[in-house]
Amino acid sequence: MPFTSHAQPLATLLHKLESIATLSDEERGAIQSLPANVRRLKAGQDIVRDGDKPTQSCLLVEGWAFRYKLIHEGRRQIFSFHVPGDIPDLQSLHIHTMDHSLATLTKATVAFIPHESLRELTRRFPSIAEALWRDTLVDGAIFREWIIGIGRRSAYERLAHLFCELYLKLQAIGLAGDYRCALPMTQGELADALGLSNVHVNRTLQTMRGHGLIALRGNMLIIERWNELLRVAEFDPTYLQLEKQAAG
Amino acid sequence: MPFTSHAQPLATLLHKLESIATLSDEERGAIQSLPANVRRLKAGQDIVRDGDKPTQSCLLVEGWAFRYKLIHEGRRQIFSFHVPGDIPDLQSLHIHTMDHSLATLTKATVAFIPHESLRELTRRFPSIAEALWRDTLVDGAIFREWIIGIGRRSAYERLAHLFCELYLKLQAIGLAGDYRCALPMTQGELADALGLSNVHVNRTLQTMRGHGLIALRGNMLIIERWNELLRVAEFDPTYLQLEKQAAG
DNA sequence: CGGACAATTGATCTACCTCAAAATTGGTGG
DNA sequence: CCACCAATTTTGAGGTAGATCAATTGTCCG
Repeated sequence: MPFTSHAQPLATLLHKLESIATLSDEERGAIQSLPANVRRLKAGQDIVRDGDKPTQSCLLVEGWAFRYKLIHEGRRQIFSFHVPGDIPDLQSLHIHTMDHSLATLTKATVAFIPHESLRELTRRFPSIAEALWRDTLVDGAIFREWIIGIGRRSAYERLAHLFCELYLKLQAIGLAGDYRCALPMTQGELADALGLSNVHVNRTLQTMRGHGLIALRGNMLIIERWNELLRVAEFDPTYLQLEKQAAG
Repeated sequence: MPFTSHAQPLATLLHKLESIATLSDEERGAIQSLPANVRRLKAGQDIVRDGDKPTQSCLLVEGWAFRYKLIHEGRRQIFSFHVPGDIPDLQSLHIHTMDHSLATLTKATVAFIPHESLRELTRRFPSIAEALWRDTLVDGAIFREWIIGIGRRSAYERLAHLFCELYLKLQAIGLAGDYRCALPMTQGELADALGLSNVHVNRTLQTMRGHGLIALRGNMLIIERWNELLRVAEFDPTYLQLEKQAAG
């Protein structure tokens, strides 16, 4: 059963942490007894806004979220897409003012955890602190990869790269397999993530389909030639750090 | 005397941490007694390379450094510029394989600190761990700001934004003032940081000079109209987190 | 003084953008 | 179950910011 326990929202977090670190029984217990305020949200709803000073962080239990910032003339840049197990605004634990916003992409279940409790947890269990720290570092590695894409890759390569990234992230949490996964964002949202216009995303997707690289059915992405997709994206999965690390 | 003690390389780190957190005497002492292997490097020298698995991190004591990654056909993307007090590869403390490279931009003095010692320090002093964690989070915030620039801003705006960022970073460590600071990178390096060609950087700089926004003398950037520069860059310094935070 | 590197200029080209309209899709209420 | 609405996707046409290539000039350092 992949990763979507409503009754036990913190099991989602536990699952994620155990995929990147080894926990003791005591640590497991401490995580599971974190206070969590669970809420169901509609699609397209802001969770935290640019300028806010949150006192809690948000664990994504089910559904998708994304981070973005609005700039002049209604332009928008999307920085990341998030899937269950992520804590997209974990950074607000140590950076008090939000410099961007977080919103749901689909309807979603989220669990709010007070900073106070997280801080207590990380102070009591340094190895949990390190696992969470590490998670924010992977976040940074993904930003770097996006910078490469937007700065130095063509539209075609960028789309291919994003598809590789999302497929592997979803596979890691059991939400993808057999070269297919959900892709719940609009072409306009893809455009704002990749620094393109929606029109050009549309045309580039058509070319990719024409080459038999991928297919799109509704909100489902089907990867028809994985190796070729990796090749054109110049994709190296190292930055995602999906292999479990030895304890620090 | 701004920030460049060779005899006391760790004073550079201490200075940086005290600018973002409040330290106890014991913490100060622990930082100063970290083992540090100091080295002087020439300009343009790799410090850590893509694919390496470092066992130490590098404190920049004097000079500039930058992080980059090479991709196909000799293309390069630069992710960040670093100044004294930075630990550009601190992330390798928790992410074991480098997914990019770090090199000197100018000749530089660096101090290598073993991961082992850093890990011991952060385990013993959670508030130092939090200050360092926070520092890597600011790193991530800067990446996001670069994503916005490359994704959604014009060449002119991007350059303006970078100049604002560098000026404030240098000012914070006492290496800038009176609207002037060092700018030791070539136009080709600016181009690789901003996702542009060197030719276009050149032409855009000429336009900026023509507008009387900035002047360049050798490696010195002179900001002639700061407010106007802020305006065209749409610059909001929040993400740099230069204000000191209350203890967590 | 020489050699290498960096900045600058000119000319041409193209990937991607903008604007605007048409076609398609999916969700919703009756 | 169908009809309708709003949101998306798709198509067309024309424009431009910035790329590429290649040559020239300037500068710094040993």
